[in-house]
Amino acid sequence: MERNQNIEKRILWVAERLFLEKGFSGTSTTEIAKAVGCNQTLIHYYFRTKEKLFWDVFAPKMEQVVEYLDAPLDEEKDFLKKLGNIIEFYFGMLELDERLAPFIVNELIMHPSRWDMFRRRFLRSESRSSAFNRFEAMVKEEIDKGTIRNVEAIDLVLDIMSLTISSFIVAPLGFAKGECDSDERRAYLTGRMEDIKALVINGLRP
Amino acid sequence: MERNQNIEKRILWVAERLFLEKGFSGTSTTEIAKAVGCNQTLIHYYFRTKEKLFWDVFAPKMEQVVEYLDAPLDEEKDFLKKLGNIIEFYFGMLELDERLAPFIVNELIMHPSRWDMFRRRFLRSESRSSAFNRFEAMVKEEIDKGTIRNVEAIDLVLDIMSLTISSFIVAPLGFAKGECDSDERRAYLTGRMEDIKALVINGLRP
DNA sequence: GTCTATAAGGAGATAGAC
DNA sequence: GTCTATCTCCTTATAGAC
Repeated sequence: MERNQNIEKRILWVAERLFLEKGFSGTSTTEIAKAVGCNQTLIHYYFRTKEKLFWDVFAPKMEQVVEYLDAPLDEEKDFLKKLGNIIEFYFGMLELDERLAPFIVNELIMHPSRWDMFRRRFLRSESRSSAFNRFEAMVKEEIDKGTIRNVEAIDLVLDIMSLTISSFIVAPLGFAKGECDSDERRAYLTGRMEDIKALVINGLRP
Repeated sequence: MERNQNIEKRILWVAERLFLEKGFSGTSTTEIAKAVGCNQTLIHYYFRTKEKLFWDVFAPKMEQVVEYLDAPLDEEKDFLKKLGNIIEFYFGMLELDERLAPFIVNELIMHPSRWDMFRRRFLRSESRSSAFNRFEAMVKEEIDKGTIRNVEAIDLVLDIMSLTISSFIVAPLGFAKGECDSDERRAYLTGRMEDIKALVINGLRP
């Protein structure tokens, strides 16, 4: 009884887990059904197609992320410290779930068009209120003040995202020292984070 | 006649192309056979399994890359200029084939163990002659001389590789300005390269 | 060497009974 | 809502004729 209530929600939970672990194409509806403990056809009953199930799982998450991106922009006054906070914030977000970074990159490569919506929302230039536009304004202000060298905000964001995400891709490969247990992993990521903060902040000096 | 000679080699060529374009799991032996213009069973006749075909295609390439990595280490005397050369060298290597970066990252995520061999060869600590060990020695020397801040060579390599590879992942997404034709793409990548050189070289100042 | 035929299994999706 | 049965298609791989 308890297990059978809200099968629709349980399908969403299980699908999220499996999609994160094995990607969209690596996960079958049969497998999701087995993990839920229901019949495979039930997934099609509730969600019609695997593609729609994917969207129903991840569209809300993507909305959430876009909203969260504002947070680290308000925390500090000093721009370089703010930048440090942004890097820590990204690390924190990806550390919440170690499957996140590989999942994002993999889906980005395999199904680029899936992210059009997300990219447009993130970069939207009509609205001055988006996180990116606020960040861009800050960067320009600092360049004018002469506190940092001339740089495009979008490049800076890409630098930070690339360095952050790749740390999580590389971490499970034991690129550091032999294989990683969970504590070593955490230590490795903290080390990478400090290195990236140093690189980015140092690299912006005029 | 001409088409039918050296079917084994033609399978290797076609497999390389398709694996690069659609990844290992995204490519079927049936598809390879169709592109070669031969029967699907012939692929298994020559290579027995899809997995072994994959290795026969890419193991030689990986050897080649490990050997090439030495080249940019010899070009310049000044370390920071050498670093610029290394970044240009990586960009040049990935620009040879735009499918390379997504392929590498995708296979890295989906089949991490496939790269153990490559990583071990690249980082091999027994031999002082590997590209990485030579680079590590140079970094330490520069730190001692005080020309750069204290940094781990492996972090520096990861920073450069992450920034370079991610530029190629992001480029086809039209992250820059609308959609990309081939000239725009090239311009975008050159811009990214200069940005990365500035970031890394600037970021190493003591 | 190259083919046909086929095994053995997995995928996503639908029809229709209950 | 949930099930069984089934369709259609595709996958890797093998046996055996030629």
